[in-house]
Amino acid sequence: MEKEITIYDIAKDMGVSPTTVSRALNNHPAVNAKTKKRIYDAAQEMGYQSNIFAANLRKKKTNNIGVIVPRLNSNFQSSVIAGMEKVANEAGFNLVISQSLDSVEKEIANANTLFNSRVDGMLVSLANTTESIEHYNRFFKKGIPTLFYDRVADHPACTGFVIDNTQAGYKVTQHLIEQGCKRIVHVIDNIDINVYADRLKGYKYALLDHDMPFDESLVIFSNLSEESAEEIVEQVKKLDPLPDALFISNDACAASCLRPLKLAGFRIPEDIALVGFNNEISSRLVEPNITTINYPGYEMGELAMKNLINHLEGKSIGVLSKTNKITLRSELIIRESSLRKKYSPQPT
Amino acid sequence: MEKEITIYDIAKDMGVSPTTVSRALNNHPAVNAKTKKRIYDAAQEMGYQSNIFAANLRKKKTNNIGVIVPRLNSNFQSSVIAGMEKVANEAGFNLVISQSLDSVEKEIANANTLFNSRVDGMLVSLANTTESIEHYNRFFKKGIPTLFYDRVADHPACTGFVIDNTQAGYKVTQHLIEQGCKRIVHVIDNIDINVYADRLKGYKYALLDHDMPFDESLVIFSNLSEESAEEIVEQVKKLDPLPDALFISNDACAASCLRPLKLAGFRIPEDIALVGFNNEISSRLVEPNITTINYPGYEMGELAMKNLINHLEGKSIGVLSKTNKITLRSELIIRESSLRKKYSPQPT
DNA sequence: TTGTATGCGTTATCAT
DNA sequence: ATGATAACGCATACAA
Repeated sequence: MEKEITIYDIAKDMGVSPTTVSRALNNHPAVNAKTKKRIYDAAQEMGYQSNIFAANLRKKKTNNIGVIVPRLNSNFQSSVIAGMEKVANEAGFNLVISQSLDSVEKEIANANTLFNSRVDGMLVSLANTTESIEHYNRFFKKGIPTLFYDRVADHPACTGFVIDNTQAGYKVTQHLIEQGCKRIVHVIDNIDINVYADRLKGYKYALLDHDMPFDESLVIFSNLSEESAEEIVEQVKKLDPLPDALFISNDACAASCLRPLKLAGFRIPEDIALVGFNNEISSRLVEPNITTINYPGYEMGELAMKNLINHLEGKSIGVLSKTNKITLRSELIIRESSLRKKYSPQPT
Repeated sequence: MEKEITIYDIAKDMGVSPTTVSRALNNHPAVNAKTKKRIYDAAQEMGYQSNIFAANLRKKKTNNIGVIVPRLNSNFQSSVIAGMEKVANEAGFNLVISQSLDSVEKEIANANTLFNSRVDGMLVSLANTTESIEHYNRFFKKGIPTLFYDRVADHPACTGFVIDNTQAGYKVTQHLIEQGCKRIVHVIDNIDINVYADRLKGYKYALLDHDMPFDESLVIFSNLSEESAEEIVEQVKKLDPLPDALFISNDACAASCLRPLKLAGFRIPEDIALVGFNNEISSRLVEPNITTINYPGYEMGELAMKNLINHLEGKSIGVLSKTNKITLRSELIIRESSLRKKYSPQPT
């Protein structure tokens, strides 16, 4: 490892002070334009590389933003991260990413690692088992902006980016009711997570508003994985009377249910209408296409990152500090899997 | 912002030297166990947080590993990254991730950013338009281990993790030939990328070995996106005579072709057999299920990261330094979309 | 086993 | 517009 060039070397070479070199390289206004140019060229020629360690030490900043997601290999999450990366990259920030794999312990460990590595800000989507967010207190106390998205906690310090899951749940349920469905099964993950709790709320509200009873046995809990599809269908088959709609909180899982449903003799949507969530590619691939909620993951990532960076750059006094929740628009996308009016002629 | 606790504060408090504190906190063997414990407890109590800036400055290490991928919101890439994160996390390294969006310019910019942020090592999958890898020379020269995966370059300094794409292409083509296919269309992205060039090579070899002619008009170029499916099918329809097999280098794209193919009147696999690549969920969702190559992305991420970290920790002298390519096993997964023998009785 | 002294390379403060 | 100096907090060579 050869000796690295420092601003001292450049300074000596050019007969100026290290201070001037530092300023020139940082494009400080109070440096003569010509001097600046000369220094810049010399640095280039000498192969100077700014020592970010020393700069960080002085500035107490890393230009790194920590991200904690439940899982990286999820359609939704990778879209979000892609959106974040775009914005961060353009603003000169790096993304330090870790996944909790839906384990609180891992989430805590990751939060501590990121805290110790001194990220300038945090973007978090909680693990599905995380109940307390006290492991983020260190960030709050130290004034490190920490924003949550999608899976957020109900906490005054927790500014979050979400879609209106209650509204989405309501829209889906209402749509199914309008299609003549009477017994609508709702499949969700852990009820402690805001997204599922809210969708269930919307589901209940819609039933209420249409004078339909809420039947607890129609709420099925599942981790919503591709693999759990078979089990969900098994449970559905046991319901008596059989349901006439399935509202599953995840497209990949909904799409995976299609085959076992067909094998069990259900026609979609005639016997059972099917609705997913997220507008993933899987909802568009299968036949029939699956009705879903468009969940703007990429945009959510962009927006969350934009806000975080504005905050870091002091441009947003008052915007986030007073805001507790920022809600993105989502929309119901109606496809074949739930369109019964067209397909099922009234049985006289 | 309060004053932070340093090892000096602890040292003063406990009547020992900062050196001892530093050693104790780093679990240095030459420190009395009791002293160590006392120091550790005191640090805990005083709310000491190691200043990683200063440590980095001294050690010239960041514990960060840079990752450049073509796109984050890709099924395959997010699996790879998930595998990397798991291994890195366990070994105490952070992942700094950026995406090139398949643009050379962005890839170069990202490489420079990561270089300047002094990552300890690099893991790269090239953009589909990247021809030269000279923007990684700075890493090579400085001895920063830089490994490539999936999309690698043919360069002596470029150690890469790949599957045997030639073999995979061969296996698929051979399988299709065995199923009685005579005119096999192969759809790939940029031929300058090793993965596609190699698959095409395998395709050609298989034809050769079975005394079948190579017809250039049967190779279709596409970005393999979901959206490009319609266009691919359009091109297929124009072929004369019509092909009897489609080997598409990406599952999501292959799955997306299914509907337009059916709409055009093709039965799968009777009229046209269909094969994808990657074993993504989409290949399992559609009907018929799509024959594909299992591409172990998660394992590739794990393996690449393991090797990189071994290298960083000096455990692998000679393993990687002398290796230019590490090949992972992949396998043909035969599903309904290409099984013609069962379905198409011989037309006497 | 512990301590002393020094350097890592930058940026902020204050002065000129 | 430029410079001198100090400080950031740690880890290590060397000394004891």
